[in-house]
Amino acid sequence: MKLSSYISVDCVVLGYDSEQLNVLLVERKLDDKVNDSPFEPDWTLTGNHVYLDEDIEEAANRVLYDLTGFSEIYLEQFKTFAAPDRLLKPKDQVWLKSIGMDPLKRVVTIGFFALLATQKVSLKWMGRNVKWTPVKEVGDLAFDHNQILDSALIAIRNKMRHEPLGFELLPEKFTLTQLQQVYEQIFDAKFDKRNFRKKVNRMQYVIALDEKQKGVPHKPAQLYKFSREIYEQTKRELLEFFV
Amino acid sequence: MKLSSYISVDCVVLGYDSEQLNVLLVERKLDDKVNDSPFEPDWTLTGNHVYLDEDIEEAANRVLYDLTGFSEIYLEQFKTFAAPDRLLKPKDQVWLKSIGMDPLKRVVTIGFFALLATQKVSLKWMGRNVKWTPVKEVGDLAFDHNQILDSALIAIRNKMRHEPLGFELLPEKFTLTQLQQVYEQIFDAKFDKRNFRKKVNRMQYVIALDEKQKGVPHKPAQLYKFSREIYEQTKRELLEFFV
DNA sequence: GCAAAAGTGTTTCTCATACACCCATGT
DNA sequence: ACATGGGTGTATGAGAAACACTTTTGC
Repeated sequence: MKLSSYISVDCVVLGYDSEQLNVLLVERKLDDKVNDSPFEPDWTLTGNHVYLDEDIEEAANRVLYDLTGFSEIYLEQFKTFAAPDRLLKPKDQVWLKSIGMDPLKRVVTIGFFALLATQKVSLKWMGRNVKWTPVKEVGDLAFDHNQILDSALIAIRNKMRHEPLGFELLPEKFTLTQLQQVYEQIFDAKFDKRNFRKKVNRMQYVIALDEKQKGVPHKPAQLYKFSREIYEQTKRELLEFFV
Repeated sequence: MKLSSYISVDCVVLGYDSEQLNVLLVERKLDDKVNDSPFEPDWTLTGNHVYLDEDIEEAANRVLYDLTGFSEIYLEQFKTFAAPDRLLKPKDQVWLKSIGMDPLKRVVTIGFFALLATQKVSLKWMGRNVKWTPVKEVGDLAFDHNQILDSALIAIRNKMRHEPLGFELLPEKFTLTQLQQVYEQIFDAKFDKRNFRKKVNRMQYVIALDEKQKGVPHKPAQLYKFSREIYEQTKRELLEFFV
């Protein structure tokens, strides 16, 4: 039998707040009391169904726009989750029924990751609780969303090895310490400050501004910006392969 | 409106035949003459619908098994294609009708790539024409399959930078020249023979066998094998990022 | 003046790159 | 003997890694 299924998108929205890496979670509640059994609210990634006339990238952008009011967010598809049993847990079944879906029909979801500097956006209410949670403190999520989050982190790490995604997590103007922290958090590692700076110095597309931090109780740091044009012009073709 | 759609998988099957990199294509013909209008056969990637009780990885493995009778093939999901208009070309619509599908309902397809040494498998007939085509000579394919093929090649190239996928395209025992050719074809580049060999020498998981090529009209080459165990033990954690 | 983070230089070692000739085999 | 691909070494330069102290600011 050919499969017909619902299609949804789930977005792993990562935000860096100049301190740590956070992921955006939404509380899952029953909208109306379809059933009497107690339904403890829990948390999910941000996601939604794909509409009839929408491509999946549009759907993911819509989800982000609805949450943040911002549409210039770095977004990328990373994996699709379609296991036949992915939403068969009792709680997931109750929830599917409550929003009028056939709980036995499969839901195929396409996972996206989004990167942004938390300062850039302010969350909108949208009738549901939304919160930033440090990636390292995420507990059990609803559906198969822990698995989706883990896959996203691996995909981001891989992509970051070759593409300047770190800047997407920073504001326009940033310090080298912030840049280093972003990479340290993504790779879950510590880098040597001097060596990191030597490396960044070689990147012509990281440009020192005529401006420093203000109001900090220590020596103010130089501010930098990222130039995508210079990046595109000067990036090397990487012909190297594994070690 | 929530979208309900058909789900399929398409496999970009790459095979290396000790000469060049080929992709497996299947001829698209109308199975029965549902309509009178002439339908010129053309070529597609290998794919199929996902069955009701199947996960997508199983469906992709089934496609490969049906074609090759072989089930130990390296296979990986790389991208999902879901544009609402992806199968709206007249020929695609004729074809969808001919196999009893609602031509206006969306078909979401999950793209997989598979890597194998052509020597390992012999293609099965399956009632349709199947052929290996050099990747560089692939012409216009049916559906959006040129786009899927291009995406697969990019994904493979990216993955190959960090993971020892090249060996999947070679037989158990291979020469260093064959290994080099695989990487040259994937990266569409030429490497220096001496430098390539120095690099491979450092890979402890590429193991020289007590065996040489036979029957070649020149100095017979040393044969090597890949050891996944040693690879897993000795691989470095790559903390590096972009240049 | 003190707490806090910014910023800076040298040495060592590994690896990338560039490059040209002799070797073993089949015919 | 010759054609064919197999196999090898050295010199140079770039960058990765390891490591500790001085500077500038707010309070």
